[in-house]
Formats: sequence, structure tokens, C-alpha cells
Amino acid sequence: MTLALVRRQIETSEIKPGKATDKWKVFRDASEARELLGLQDRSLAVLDALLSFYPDNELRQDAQLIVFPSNTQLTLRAHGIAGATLRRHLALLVDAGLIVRKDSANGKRYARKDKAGAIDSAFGFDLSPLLLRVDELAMMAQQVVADRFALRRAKENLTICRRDVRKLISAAIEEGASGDWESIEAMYISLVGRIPRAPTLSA
DNA sequence: CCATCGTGACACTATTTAAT
DNA sequence: ATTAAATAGTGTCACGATGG
Repeated sequence: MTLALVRRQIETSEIKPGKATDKWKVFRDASEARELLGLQDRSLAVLDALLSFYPDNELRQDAQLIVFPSNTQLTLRAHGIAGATLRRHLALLVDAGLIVRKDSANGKRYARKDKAGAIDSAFGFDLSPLLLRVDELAMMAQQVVADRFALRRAKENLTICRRDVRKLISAAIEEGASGDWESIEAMYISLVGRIPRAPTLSA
């Protein structure tokens, strides 16, 4: 439990009244932004399972945004992944600030209901950070899409450039143009060799 | 070819609830 | 009252895939 997480827990109680959003839209945005959030595909499967335990399609500020599935139920809905893995990805989701743990005294997850059967207080995972951060997540998703596009363009440009240089060196050697083309070719090879296989945009 | 990471099995702890 | 079962969480170790 870091201080940032504590702060997030406090912030979640300050969502604007009346705010509501489609939970699957948030999920899609979070999926797009998963690299920025430091999540993996499995984490998304866990988040998916978690959302599926929330009965309503709309995440609303005035509703009870807490799900309390047991780990076994969660495992079932998350395509049968192992318990340890499930817990790790839950921890990841908490770290990413997408959910907040609401622990009961014994760490179990359950809901206490009043006489009318309405949920009085629930222990489990609080989904309200998702609602709080919808806009932020949407922005991140757009950013990721834009970055991916920019990276593809950059890679295309690089490939074309590389081919041109290669052709120029070959032509120069064949036609005996003056200059130390062998060492230039060696420079070229070492430069190309430094390009990582899975480059980032900045690289 | 080796290092690293993700995953899963297992053991261990903690706490409440149920049973004796 | 004491004990056993249930359940959540964490840590560790081994294994396999993937990347450099």
C-alpha cells in the first residue's frame, strides 16, 4: 500500500454526482491504454471478469460500485487462470489505479445486507476509479493509437531511407567512384545492426 | 546459447465462521 | 471454549517461452 494508492482511495469518494458511463467503453479504453498503464493482456482478462460481476452496464456515481466475487468465481470468468496469477494481476490493476481494494476484517470478500436486502456495505473491489478516470483513460487510448500510427510511419520512412543508402553504396562500389566505400559500408552495417528489433518511437 | 519474465504449484499465515 | 474448515493473500521455486 503506497501513499499514492491511499490518495486514490480518498479521491474516489469525490466523483461528480450524476456521472455515469458504459462500463465496456471504459474497458475498451483501458485496453487501448494498457501499455501506458503497465498492464498485460492477462490483466485485462481479469478486469473483464471483474466488470462482468457488476450487474449494471452503466457505472454510476450514485450506485454501489463494489464487486465482491471470490477468487474461484473470478478464476472461472477469467478463462480459468491460476489463483496466483489472478492475484498478481489484481495487484497490477490496483497498482494501475483502476480498482481499489476494500478489504474486510478478514480479507474475505462479501456484502453485508440490511433487512430490506439492499447492500449495506460491501467488501471487495471498488470500480469507482474507472468511473473517475474515464476521461483520462479515453485520452490515453487516443494517445496510444496516435503513437502507434506515428511509429508505423517512422518505420516506413526508415526502411525507405535504408534501402536508398544501400543502393547508393552498391552503385558507388560497382562504378568505382572515388572514396573509401568499404569503411562507409561497414559504418552502414554497424548502424543498421544497432536498430532494435522492436523499436520504440524515440529509438 | 543464456537471461529474463510470466505462469502455475505449493506451502504458509491470518482471520472469521461453523462445529463439537 | 476449543477446534476445524474455508478463504484470501504472499512468497518461493521450477518450468517454459521469448528476446538479445
